[in-house]
Amino acid sequence: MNDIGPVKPARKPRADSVRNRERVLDAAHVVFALAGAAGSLEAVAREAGVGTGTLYRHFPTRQALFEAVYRHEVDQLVALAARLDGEAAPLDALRAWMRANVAFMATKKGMSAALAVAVHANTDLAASSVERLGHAAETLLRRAVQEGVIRDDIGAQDILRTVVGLCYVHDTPGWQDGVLRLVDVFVDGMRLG
Amino acid sequence: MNDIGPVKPARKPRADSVRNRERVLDAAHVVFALAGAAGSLEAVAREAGVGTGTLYRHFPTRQALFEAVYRHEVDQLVALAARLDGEAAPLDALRAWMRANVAFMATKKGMSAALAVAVHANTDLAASSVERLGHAAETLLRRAVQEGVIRDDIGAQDILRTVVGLCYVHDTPGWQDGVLRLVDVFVDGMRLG
DNA sequence: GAGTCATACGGAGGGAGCCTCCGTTTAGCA
DNA sequence: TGCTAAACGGAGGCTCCCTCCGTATGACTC
Repeated sequence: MNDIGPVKPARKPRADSVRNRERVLDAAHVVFALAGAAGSLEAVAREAGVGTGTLYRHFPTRQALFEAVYRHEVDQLVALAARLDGEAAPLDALRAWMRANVAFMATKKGMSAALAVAVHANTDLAASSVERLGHAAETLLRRAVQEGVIRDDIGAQDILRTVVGLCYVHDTPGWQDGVLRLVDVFVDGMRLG
Repeated sequence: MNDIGPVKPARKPRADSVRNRERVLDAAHVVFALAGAAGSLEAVAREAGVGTGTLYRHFPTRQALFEAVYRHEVDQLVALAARLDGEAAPLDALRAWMRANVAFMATKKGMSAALAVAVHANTDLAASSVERLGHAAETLLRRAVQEGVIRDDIGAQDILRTVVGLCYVHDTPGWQDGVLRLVDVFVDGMRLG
């Protein structure tokens, strides 16, 4: 059979390519949050200041772009957890992170249909996201428990389930504020002393 | 303020208008079942043998068309129940009706996203559909119970829940046959003697 | 730091769908 | 049989999708 040949030295990816990919991702976040899953890809390219060709080279299908945006945002939530863990008091960190999760859910609302498709089409994506978010929550939780500021019978999955659950009813305008209040109540409820 | 004036005698709706509305509905059923919720409205008009203007006059938005199709199909299920009630043996009637429900769900699968939106956007639609389908199921159930061919501790909502539930997992090709078999099993399970 | 070339870029362009508008047709009524 | 409100169809203007290809540029070499 064919030999694949000597392994190429693999040149570094071009800087503009990396930059554009990032830009498109940010633009897609904005456009989809605003216009829902049907937001036009041309609008995304425009917002990113990039040609449509470039957009399609990076993300050949709408689906691919959805998934990348989703993954990207999960990344950001995970990173946020790490940052908060180092910077804020345990309880504040947990609260802030949960609030960020509400915002995350909010941007997903408009595109819930598309997300459902994405999640159905790519179970790995869903599973790994839940796992990674679980780890992030775990970190914040453990510190708060160790420092004795919250009760110790709440798990990471409980945190996620709470956020998702609280966001479930979302058809009224201004629902986000309401949910943020509920998150605060929940966090207060976990507090000891 | 303005007087609305004498009440108009309200002329009879034009026959072609009524006919075209029906045609568009049928065509939409076909197109959406085939191409999913994103099926083109031009294709619907073509299939119906009607100009796009006509389509839009009857259904100003895609959403309106979705809802009308949905309502129309619920009508047909309700009518089917009435027909079966008069024509078939109680158990056969129930079985046939449940099977028809599976087919109904099947055409909804491709457009589940759109349906989710439609149902979310129009709670009345969802509520009244469930109620009407419940009545239909009730009729068939009661007769079967009265004639003593099935157990009497299953309610109309149980029937609906069963059909919907069985259809929940649907990502494999050929799922419909599998579900129909399960429906048969379920009906057999209700049987007395 | 100049040259080479793989890689990425932009956007024109063809095709399709969305929706509106308006001249034409037609069905109900007198 | 004529009148007219109501409905029809489809052209046209717009947006969006996606591909293709000539041009530009960043990474590497010497």
